[in-house]
Amino acid sequence: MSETLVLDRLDDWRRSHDCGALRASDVGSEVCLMGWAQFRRDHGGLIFIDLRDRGGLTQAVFCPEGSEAALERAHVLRVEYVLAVKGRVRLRPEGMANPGMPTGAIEVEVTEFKLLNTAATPPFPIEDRIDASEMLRLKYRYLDLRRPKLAANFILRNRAVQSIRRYLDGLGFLEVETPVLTKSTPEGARDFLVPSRLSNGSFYALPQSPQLFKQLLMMSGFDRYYQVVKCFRDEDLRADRQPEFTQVDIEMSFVDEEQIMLMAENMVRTMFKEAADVALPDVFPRMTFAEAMRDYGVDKPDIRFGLKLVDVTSVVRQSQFQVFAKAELVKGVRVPGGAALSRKEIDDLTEFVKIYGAKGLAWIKIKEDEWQSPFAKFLSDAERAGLVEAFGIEVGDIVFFQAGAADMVNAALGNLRLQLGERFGLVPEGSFAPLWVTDFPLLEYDPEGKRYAAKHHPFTAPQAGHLERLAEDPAGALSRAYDLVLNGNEIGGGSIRIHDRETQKAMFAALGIGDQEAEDKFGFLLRALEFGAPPHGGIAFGLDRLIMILAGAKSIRDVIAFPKTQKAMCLLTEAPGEVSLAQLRELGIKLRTRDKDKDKDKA
RNA sequence: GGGGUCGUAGUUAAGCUGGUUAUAACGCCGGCCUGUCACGUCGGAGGGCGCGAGUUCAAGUCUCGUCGGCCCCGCCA
Repeated sequence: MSETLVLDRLDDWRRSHDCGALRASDVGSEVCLMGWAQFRRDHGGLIFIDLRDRGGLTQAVFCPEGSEAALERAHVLRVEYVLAVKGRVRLRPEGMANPGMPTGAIEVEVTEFKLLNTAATPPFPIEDRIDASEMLRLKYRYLDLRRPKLAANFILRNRAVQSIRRYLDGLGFLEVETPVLTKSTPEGARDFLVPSRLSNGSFYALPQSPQLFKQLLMMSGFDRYYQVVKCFRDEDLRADRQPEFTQVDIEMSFVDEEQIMLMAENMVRTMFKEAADVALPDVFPRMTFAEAMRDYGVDKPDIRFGLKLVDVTSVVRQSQFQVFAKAELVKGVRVPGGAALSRKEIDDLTEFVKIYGAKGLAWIKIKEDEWQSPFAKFLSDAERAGLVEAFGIEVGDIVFFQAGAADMVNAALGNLRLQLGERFGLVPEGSFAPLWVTDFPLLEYDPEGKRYAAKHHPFTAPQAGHLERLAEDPAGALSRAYDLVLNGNEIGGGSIRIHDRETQKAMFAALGIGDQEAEDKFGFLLRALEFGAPPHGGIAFGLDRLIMILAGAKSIRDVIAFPKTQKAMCLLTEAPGEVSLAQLRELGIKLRTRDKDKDKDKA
């Protein structure tokens, strides 16, 4: 970069087209383009510069026919310099067209240009093909976002959000904003806290979702509400989880689950069509939670391929193989053609299932003349016949088994199934398989707290008669909740809510939330329920995940403009950061050094 | 809280069992070039291997610690 270069002012120059707009039909027009220099090809007496903006790339030619002066001056131009060029659109010479780019038939013969800004050499090239480390990309996120492939994700995201807004607006939904500074809730994820200056010692919490506010809006008579809204959860990150993320939050009054699901299904279908021209099925298939766990081992099945799990507990109940005979649950998955797996690959899969608490991985390779397996010798003829029957075993298959506690067996085999689907190329590229999962249990056992907690949230309505069932069969009581799953990802979930005070109090009681605590934490809700709360329910979509899947991105970070790292840090701004003592004093906060740091100080 | 993996010129990577002046490509700087499009061509500069200890005659190479990126388990109603 040369510091001595004189920059030009924009003055009265106005952009006539974006850099992706011009075609052969524009030949002859005088145009003005503005953008960044993508590549420079300097031939001495002739210079090509590809000018880039959000719209695309156009080749600008600096040549004597256009302007000797411009050509002379253009030698100083470098990559990422910001330019405005005026010139004539002309057809490229015979045989020089570039069919690889949309504007490849033409070029702009520069008659005059302005150097609007210079640029330091970027830390990584601004190209789709590059593979700079994510650390560097996040530090210079604004440069990363110049890359067309990444920018395309945000263009897609915009189209998706506009489509959703159009759809909901068309149905008479009211977009209402809810507070970001709100009250901490005891259940659920860890809250992000914001200290109060005006009430020292008290804290706001950032919302994990606008759940209670949207219910209150139903009590306000805003019978159809939606919001595209940031939510915050202070939990560990994953490829598909950020501490702040966006929900499309929806709530309706005077409806049952059927109406909400149809509305939501139609919204997603419309959005896929409008934003990405993807046709989703006319009717989304449905499955109960129990079926999902039985056949897929997870509550968010990827139904793009088979390999269903099979419960063979009863087949091997009397087996000589003690691992099977004594297990709470024994399930298996048959992989057609899987007998070709090498010992190494099976070892790798064994390591994989150990992540989920499995002790090992039992398998049988079905050979022409025998069952090759570490434990086949324990199997009686009856058991073999039972397994053949249960799995539909054929020669060339491999069957994997898992035995033990039900949760572990399902988690291990459910995730093994996904792994196998990948390994055997069973997942069709570019296909989208939505699925409703319904009839969730109301409660979920928390082994750590040794109690039952709400599976969805404590405002979820029980199915008819299931509130009564809670006492004798807490695990069997079902709720009126539903999830929308896409390609094995949970993209949305909701429920019909409790809308009468007595049921809500009974639910709190069932969750072990006492009267006093219920009053302290949710008094405002219980009071609101006394003043004529309508029956209502809703759904919330994880917008980032939805766009991630639609864009074919591997991480949610690729569809969030300024995402955080796995340690929840922003490498661009270096947030979170320390604050001054004065700021802390105003908030009535005194930091204490953690024990770990104390030791370090002493050392 | 735990498991895995990675960290070497501006960037992406190579560097086997520890051993002369740490390689390459791209980028960068300078020269030449009128049809390139990841232009070509000639020449040049640039790092001491994330950080800190240790072992050793000798450490990108081994050990320990630490910081950071990514993936996962737990967690995420």
